[in-house]
Amino acid sequence: MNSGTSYRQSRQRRRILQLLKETHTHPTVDWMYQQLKPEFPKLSLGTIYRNLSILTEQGLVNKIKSGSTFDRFEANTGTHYHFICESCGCMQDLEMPVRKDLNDEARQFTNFDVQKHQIHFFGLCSDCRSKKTAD
Amino acid sequence: MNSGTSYRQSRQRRRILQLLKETHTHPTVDWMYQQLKPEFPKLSLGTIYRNLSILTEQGLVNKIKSGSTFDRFEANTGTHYHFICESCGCMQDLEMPVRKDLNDEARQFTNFDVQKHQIHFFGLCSDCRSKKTAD
DNA sequence: ATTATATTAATAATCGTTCCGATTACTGTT
DNA sequence: AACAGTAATCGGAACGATTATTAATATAAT
Repeated sequence: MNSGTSYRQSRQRRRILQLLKETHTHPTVDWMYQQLKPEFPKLSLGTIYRNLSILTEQGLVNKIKSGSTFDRFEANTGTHYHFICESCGCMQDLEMPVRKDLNDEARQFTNFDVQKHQIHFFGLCSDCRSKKTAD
Repeated sequence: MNSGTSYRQSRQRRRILQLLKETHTHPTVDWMYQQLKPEFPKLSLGTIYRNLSILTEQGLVNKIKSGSTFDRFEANTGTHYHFICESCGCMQDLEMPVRKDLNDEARQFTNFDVQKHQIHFFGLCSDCRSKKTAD
């Protein structure tokens, strides 16, 4: 992306980070834009996107992955977990028992009505793993 | 969507479901389109989308949610889990210990190099819960 | 076969996001 | 203080995935 280059500071970027730090919701780009527009009347959406990706690159911000850009489907309708390879992007089912107890555990930490959960594991699939060791 | 109406059969929809059953990857819409295009030369993308949503509605197919349609961000960069309200769509952090052992467990069921995981819990947030009981 | 209506194909529209060219604002150097 | 170099900005166009609209077609029931 911008690797190796040094980052300059900017009021916009500082504000974006600050805004993100003082909110405990998980804002969308659009929300941040609404918030900061009055303060920076000429602010553009692109600026938010660019700065968020820089901040993410710097490790100051987390982008909560929506997995990938496109939807995926499966005919296996029973609950089960997924593994996603960070190298090739493939997705596989995990033949691993579903931990219903996690719902109960989560319930203890909130006053939410926790009904179900999903787990996505990340790493390298067997193919990509052997490719990595090859070179 | 199409609620209340009865479903007719169609060759296209039957094929889509069959295709989904015989593949153990988690196809994207585009991939299915590529696969079925030779068979149905006049097939259009809209048909795939519409049928997948019908099949999902019927419970025959799972749409692997990418969370929501737009990206979300947070300044809390430590690992932690998330709760998503299925009613209002809000997202909150869960103050719950991270279960690193799940990675080990997942590793036992595959030959993947599992490095990390995400858990998304779903249900009703406290606000929506009280609204539900109100009416 | 006729009829009613779900399904299709094609296309336009939408939504979130990224990319681009032109301009502006820093930062360090004479 | 003027300069060059370059990052950061804006605005809008472009993009890819998805949804909505329409007229034509296919399916199931009578």
